Amino acid sequence: MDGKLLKPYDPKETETRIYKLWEDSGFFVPENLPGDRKKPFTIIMPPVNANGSLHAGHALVMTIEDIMIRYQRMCGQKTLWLPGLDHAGFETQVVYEKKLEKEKRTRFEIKPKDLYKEILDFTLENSKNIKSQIKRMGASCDWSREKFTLDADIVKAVHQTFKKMHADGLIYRGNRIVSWCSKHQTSFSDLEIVDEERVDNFYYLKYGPFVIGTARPETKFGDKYVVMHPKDKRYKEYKQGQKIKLEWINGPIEATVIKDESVDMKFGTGVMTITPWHDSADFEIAEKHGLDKEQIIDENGKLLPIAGEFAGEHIKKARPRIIEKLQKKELVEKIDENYKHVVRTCYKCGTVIEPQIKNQWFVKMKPLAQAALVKIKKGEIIYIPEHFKKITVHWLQNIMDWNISRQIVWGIPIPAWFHEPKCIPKPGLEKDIKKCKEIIISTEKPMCEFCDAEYIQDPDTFDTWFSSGQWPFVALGFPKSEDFKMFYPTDIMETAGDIIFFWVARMVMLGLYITGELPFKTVYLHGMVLDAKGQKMSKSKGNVIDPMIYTDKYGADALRIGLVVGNTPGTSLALAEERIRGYGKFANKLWNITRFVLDNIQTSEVKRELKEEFDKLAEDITSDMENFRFHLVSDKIYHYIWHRFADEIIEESKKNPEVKSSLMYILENSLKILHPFMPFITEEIWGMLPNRKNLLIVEKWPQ
RNA sequence: GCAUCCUUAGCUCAGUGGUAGAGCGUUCCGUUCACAUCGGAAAGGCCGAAGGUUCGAUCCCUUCAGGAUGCACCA
Repeated sequence: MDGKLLKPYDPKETETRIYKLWEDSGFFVPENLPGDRKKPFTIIMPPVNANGSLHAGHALVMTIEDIMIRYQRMCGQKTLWLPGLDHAGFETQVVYEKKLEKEKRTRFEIKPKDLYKEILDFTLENSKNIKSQIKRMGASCDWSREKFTLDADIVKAVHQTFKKMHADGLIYRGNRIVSWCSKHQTSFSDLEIVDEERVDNFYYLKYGPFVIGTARPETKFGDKYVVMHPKDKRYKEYKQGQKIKLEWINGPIEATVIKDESVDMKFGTGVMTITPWHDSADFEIAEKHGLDKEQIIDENGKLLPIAGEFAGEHIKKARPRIIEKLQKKELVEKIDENYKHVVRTCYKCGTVIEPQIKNQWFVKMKPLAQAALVKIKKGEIIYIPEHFKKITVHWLQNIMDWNISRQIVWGIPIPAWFHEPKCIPKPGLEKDIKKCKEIIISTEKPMCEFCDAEYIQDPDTFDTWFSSGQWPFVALGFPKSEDFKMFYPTDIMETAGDIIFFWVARMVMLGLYITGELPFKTVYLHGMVLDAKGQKMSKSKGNVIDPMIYTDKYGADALRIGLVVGNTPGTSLALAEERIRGYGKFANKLWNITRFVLDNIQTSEVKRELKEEFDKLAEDITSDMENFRFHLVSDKIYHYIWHRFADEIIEESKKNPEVKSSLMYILENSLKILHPFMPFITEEIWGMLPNRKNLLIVEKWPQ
């Protein structure tokens, strides 16, 4: 017997050594796998944020994907699991800004180029840490193919996509209302906004002959249109376009009556004034009727000169003062102090979003969504759990255009160039001066053909999800690489359910649009990992579980199986330490089972009933594996090994030699089934069994 | 308002068209040589409520209640 077995199982020492053994074997690389493997099986790892360390959710990703990959590898597929790191655009910039804050610096004082370099260094430094933690989890991914979302070839491919979409009319630049965070000084897409229920004051203000309701009096300075429903009998005497002179916050103004069906007659008084620059619904009305739009609040949340005496004040401070003034002028009819409404806030800092009109790049989503919907409705993507299909369809059917411009430096630059305003024609080209193009989409700095003006690159960067949305094909080297031909479309996209819109749906649309094929056949979505009490982990609550603490204490194997047993796809899991500790005991149990079996090796003949029983279990488990029921497989093999194999069969074998001779068969095959779940200890034990030629990682899955 | 999910043992959750399962916890017993990071045993549930389909429902359908999440609108 191996001397190691006399000691208790030591996961920490074993796991580091075994990972190295696998890496040295080269079996993470599909081309190195034994046998003639033609059928590829591909998973693209969701690129991990390189701005911190591995959290419990990552641990779950690594576990589930590794289970899939190891199972398919054992089944003889040419398996590729492609690892990646994410620059994570805004997310990382926020993390870095917090770091700057601690150092009493701010990003607004640093030159964009220098800031970019600083964040890049920070990210590259962090990524070393992240990578070693991914390895610690046992992830059998092909490190030789590792990609970073800012790699030159990735950036190039993303630029090509932008260019093509622009040429196809799917991308436009427009002065449209966007969601603006005055703290982070950037705009967002609709997904980066969190609705928050609040109770605020609701003010009824006298506006000439009308009473208008508002929760935001500070936006009202420029309001010169008064809108009502065309069928509202209360206001039938007022006609579209009618001018009314009235006294307002800073003196007399002239208001214009607008009739529009979007007004809810039952809300408030049924009359409202509009602020098109700072409200998306008002913006729509203004667009429809061709009305003026005026900016009232600047990008820092301060009032502009239109506010008169309030100019320069922050809206938060100005609001009570404005009301005070209105009260003095007897323009406040009443105040409802219990107005419940939803406020849109920045998902990172909670700052109230101030809609602003800005000139940005937008993706026209309807055509992309339509094409994706056709495929999804036909069932060409399998969603696990199934109901995510309905959620996706619902979202795609109600999709809005996507603002992809971000006013941050940390991201992929937008390959758009703006013509300088000054225009001195080149000699002899005076006539052609009007042909100067305002915007040129190009990866290189363009020169103007007709004048000597320069082109300045758009200072904005892409929403990180615009590039992530192309990840499956760009990570595989689209368009020309061998890998793309071999491994695309990929087999499974496994990721967190809460980024189904941010990421999954967009990958479907962009993958289909660029490559003509869906980027993956199956979407597997896992739920959130919660703390032991079932609460969401957050830094502010201080209940964040560092998975690396558990791998140190109980081994990565114990953490892995603890994350999987009973954890059905899509539902969240409360991660309790006792749970992991329990599976640590299981590893030890398996260790002792091995000790007994190796001490008692007799013949390798298997008792027929025992073989049949095991093979039936293996068959059942294989069917579960094929259907992604890992939560059941892990439970079944755990119980078989502990409560059937150890408790009953081994006990029986002490009395019955025929049973004893069967033990090796059962151990061997149990190790194979358990391997995807607990790869380290199974590989370690496998190496101790007599006459092993292969590593367990490339052994054949039991029939 | 629209959508999705959940409601099963003290806790956390699996599961199945044929009178319920696990882990942890609890109680009791046990250290004869694979294992005290253990073994053996026990207690504990009209499977949210009401209807319907069925020979039979915890499971399928409808309604309701409670909880969670997502999306939209709110002047």
